[in-house]
Amino acid sequence: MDLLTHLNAQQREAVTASDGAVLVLAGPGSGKTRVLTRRVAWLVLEQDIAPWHILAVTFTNKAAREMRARLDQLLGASRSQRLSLGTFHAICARVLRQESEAVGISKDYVIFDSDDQLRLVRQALKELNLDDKRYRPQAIHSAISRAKNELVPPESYDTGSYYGEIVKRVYERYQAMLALNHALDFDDLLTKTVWLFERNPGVLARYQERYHHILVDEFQDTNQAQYRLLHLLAKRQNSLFCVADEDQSIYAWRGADYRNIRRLRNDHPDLRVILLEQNYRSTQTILDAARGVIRRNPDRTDKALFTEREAGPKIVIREAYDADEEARTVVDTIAQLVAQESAKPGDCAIMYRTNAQSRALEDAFMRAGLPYRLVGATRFYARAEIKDLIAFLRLIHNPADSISLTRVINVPARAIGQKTVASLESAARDLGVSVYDVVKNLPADLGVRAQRALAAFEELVEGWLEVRDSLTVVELIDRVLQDTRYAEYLRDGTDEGEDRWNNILELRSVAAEYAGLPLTEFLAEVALVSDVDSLGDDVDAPTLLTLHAAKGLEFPIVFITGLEEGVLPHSRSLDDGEQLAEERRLLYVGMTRAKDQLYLSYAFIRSRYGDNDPSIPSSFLNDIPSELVAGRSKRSRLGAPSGQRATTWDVKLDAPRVRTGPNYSAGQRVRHKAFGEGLVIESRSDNNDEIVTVLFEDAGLKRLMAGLAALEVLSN
DNA sequence: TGATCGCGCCTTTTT
DNA sequence: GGCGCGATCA
Repeated sequence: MDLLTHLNAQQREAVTASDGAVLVLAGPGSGKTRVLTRRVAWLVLEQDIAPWHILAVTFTNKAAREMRARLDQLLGASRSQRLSLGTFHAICARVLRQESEAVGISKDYVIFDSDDQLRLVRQALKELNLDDKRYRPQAIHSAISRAKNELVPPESYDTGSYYGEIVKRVYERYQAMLALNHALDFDDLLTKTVWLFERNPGVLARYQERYHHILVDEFQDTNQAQYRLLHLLAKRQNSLFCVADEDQSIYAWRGADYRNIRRLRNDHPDLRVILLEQNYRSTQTILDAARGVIRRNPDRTDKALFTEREAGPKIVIREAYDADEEARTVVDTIAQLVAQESAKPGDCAIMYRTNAQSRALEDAFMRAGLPYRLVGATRFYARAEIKDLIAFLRLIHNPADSISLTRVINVPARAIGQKTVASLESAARDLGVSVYDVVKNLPADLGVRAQRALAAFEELVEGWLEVRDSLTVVELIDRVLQDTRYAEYLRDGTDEGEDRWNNILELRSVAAEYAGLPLTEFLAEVALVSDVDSLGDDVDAPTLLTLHAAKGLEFPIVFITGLEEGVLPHSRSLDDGEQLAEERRLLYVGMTRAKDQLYLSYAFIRSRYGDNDPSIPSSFLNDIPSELVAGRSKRSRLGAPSGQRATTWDVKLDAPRVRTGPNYSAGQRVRHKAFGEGLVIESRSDNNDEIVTVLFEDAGLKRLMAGLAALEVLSN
């Protein structure tokens, strides 16, 4: 296959650019990922570059997986597998494992996720006798993280204020505790690698010689540590190829530094800049609307985005009474689009600013009896039972990991209470050893009861340590589950208990998929993977996701909800120009995900922390040229919808048929398209909708919205 | 020690 | 509106 087919002149220029430093400035939907992938293939196939000389960095694991799959096709799996491809974090984790000796860390280090990091900060605060009400662990942690992203070690942390002094002390203690636990946090993966390269010219030279070609996607979202890393690796005049869109920079809060683009220009005077301005995704209407929003940001070079697509339908802006009605309207619209075959459910995406907003949407889908896919949010690996099981594995892998140990030492309850744990921790601190070392060598001042319980726990762990190297990860999981009688503990007869047990089984099957992977790598994989959405890729259902998670994706139909002052833009950004600009970019990213049709909505009442406040439509809406909008909601702000359902927004479609009065009653047999036959248990009115509870023979108990579920009555 | 209840605080966004 | 934390009781 010809690598240059279906590419425009600028894209070809980028794919075949000669070695040196190249910066591709590209708008949304301009095929940047495609260009990046093709360039990798072109280097291998046309320039005879050996795959192991290429390093490609993506922003998410998902993007890496997708690029790998594409390269498998273009190059064949055997060549593609030899490329270094992954996120900065994943690549650094591998380097550190390889060079653990030079870095001076345990080869068996574990990676602490944000949860563990917070626990560690809390513990550091406690040890320093600082009040965690006054010094919020979250805030302290983010200050530490920011320092690390800027490569500032604790000793040179600039205090400048009393608060800064506190951060510095916690930072010092935090790093010491990580070392004690043989652990690295996310930021350490980057900073330790930079540190390694800066201090070991020999090691750096090896990697410089290995990676002749370095390619970076989403360059606008790199932080200082990441830039430093690229700079070090590419210093030997290796070829550096970066793809960026300043307007899609949405991670400043995580340390992403837009100045990296300027740094790149300064560090590479010969930098070649290529612009990709043609958009292959969206209609002209969507592009113009998005441009209207983004052009209000200061200090940007306005890109003249254009498309060869037609204008397409206008943008729909709607006002709903509250979040529930907003959600129902979205679900109704999707149901209509699907019913008239204008779209498949999977073509639709619903985006929002904060994860908390997904609840109303999930409710609406559930009531309508329609399936959906949720990205992120209740993240699989954040569930307590999963974290527990992983903590067991991490403990087995690295008994020095005191955070994991204290997490599971009493799970399931084995009579080791907080008091005992606290005294173990303080003994460990005094002796400068790990908590497990104390367990193995119990202080005499413990009660008999605690002694006995701890001895039993030690025996349990020792048993696992003995078999650790001879068992696969799945076998090890089974052993832990069996020894701790975990199933009995979780399956307490409640539905939640069953759910939790199923999650455990799912983790087990993930481990089975990674068959043959050593425990070390399995744990690294689990720590660095955030999205398990690969699970439901085959389901034809609408996708619910945050605007951040939407980056890099595209959908024919996009709904963006919660366009209110305080939500989007978020209230925490209202008083800061930089942050406000980032909120604007966030909306821009969301809008430009849409290929064909864009729906924007806001609610008149938004409930925050339980109480309802009237809201103001987002000021960003005013920046969308009105000729691109199909008409705004004309809802009168008189209060909650009483009799009539909202049908005032101006769309070409008829409002959904809402049945009035009850149409179903308990005892009826009904049939549903997807769930099959079942028995009506209950029917009641909620707002204007009839909510029918049906016990389906196969699908079990479901609550459905009669207006949407299209139940066929079989008998009374 | 472990279960239960009430209180306060919270919420950006993710590798 | 929910979750974690601390106080309180079996």
